[in-house]
Amino acid sequence: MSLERIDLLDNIFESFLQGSRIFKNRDVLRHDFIPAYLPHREEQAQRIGGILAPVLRGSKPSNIFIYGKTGTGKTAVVKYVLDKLVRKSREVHVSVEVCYVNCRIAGTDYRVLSQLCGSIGLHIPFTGLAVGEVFDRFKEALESKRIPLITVLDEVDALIKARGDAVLYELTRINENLKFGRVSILGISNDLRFKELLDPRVLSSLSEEEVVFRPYSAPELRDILQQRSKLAFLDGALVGGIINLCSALAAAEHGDARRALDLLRVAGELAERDGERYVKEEHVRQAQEKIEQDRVVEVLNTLPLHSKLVLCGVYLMKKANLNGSITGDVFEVYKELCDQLGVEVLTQRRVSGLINELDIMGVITARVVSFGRYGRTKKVSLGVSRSVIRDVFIDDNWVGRLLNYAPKCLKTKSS
DNA sequence: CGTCCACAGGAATGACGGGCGG
DNA sequence: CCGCCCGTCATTCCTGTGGACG
Repeated sequence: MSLERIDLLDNIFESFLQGSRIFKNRDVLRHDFIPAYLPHREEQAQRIGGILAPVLRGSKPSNIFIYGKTGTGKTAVVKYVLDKLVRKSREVHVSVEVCYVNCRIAGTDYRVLSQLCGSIGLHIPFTGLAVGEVFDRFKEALESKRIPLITVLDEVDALIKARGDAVLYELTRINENLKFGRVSILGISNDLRFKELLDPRVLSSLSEEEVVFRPYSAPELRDILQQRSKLAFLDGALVGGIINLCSALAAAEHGDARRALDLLRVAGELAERDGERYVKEEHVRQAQEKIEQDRVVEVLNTLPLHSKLVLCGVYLMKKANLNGSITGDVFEVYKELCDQLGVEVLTQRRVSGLINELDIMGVITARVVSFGRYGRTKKVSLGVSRSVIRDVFIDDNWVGRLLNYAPKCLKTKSS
């Protein structure tokens, strides 16, 4: 792992060639860019550094558990510290291996393990082996290499929620079976309630040390943006107030630095597109909308057919002034839509699951309500504007033609 | 205060396409 | 090429439940 070093001069030339009047180097605003200094995270960096330091003298550092919401700098700080650690270890000729895995992106136990194996130079086939087998190979390789390994499991909560804590359990126990290898685990979680899902044994082992990342406050975000904008924008392209606005907007949204940086970058891009010399407030407002819209469009486009049909059902119900419909009704409409397309109908259980997935993606809102005597169900309503859905679905070969369909089952009732 | 609706949502299981070792 | 295991998506069966109604 290494910090991304970007050739600043090269970027200036590049921007000049492209005639940008706004950006010096927009890559600095990307959230995977790690600056040389992380404002307002000195404390966390020092703590993590301090906990990991013993590895330089050959002993196993404690496992660390790190929490904090998205965009609070967890990943950046960890990468930053590990980068320094690796450099130092080379300096003093101590071997340390570091492996960073994003569990949400890896997705499964198997792929997490295979990445861990890869980091110690052990090639594991993409698929085809039993998880236990991979684990044995991993242990064997660790034993023979005798190098301490620091594993970072980013977004580990996503893995546990989807797969259970079996892998984590095995990993925490791994040192007991090894004579020479030493493995430290650094778990990063976005979800504060995540601890409750863990086996107490795993929890106590994993959180020998805990580090909490609080959300950034508006002034802190401002400092971050200030620092980056010096590298990212040409002089004079940012008038005062823009940074304040971006940090205020992002602070309102859980103090998410990622969001703040996105806002600033997109606002800059919009200003650039307008041929302006500097970013205006309205660009930031537009950026706010554009980010959200792009996200939704992306989500809608990649939805599988049946999810689209369910969503289309909710869309039609809203169109018929039946917003806040319940699971059973959505299912009825969905069945009709399947019928129209000659597609097989999924079970209500499955559709209920799809509704939850759509809810998590933020395209609809579904919350459980109880009508007492008249049952307990989910109230479902559209979470995005109808026009966005229409714009995306109209081009869809399957769903497009359903946008004007009037479901029969809606005619018999009214809201 | 118990009943009972209309589901929620967990668990077990299966079908399927894909990839690997042998 | 076979047999095995993978992950994904779905079905089936199931137990659980908030609260208005009686």
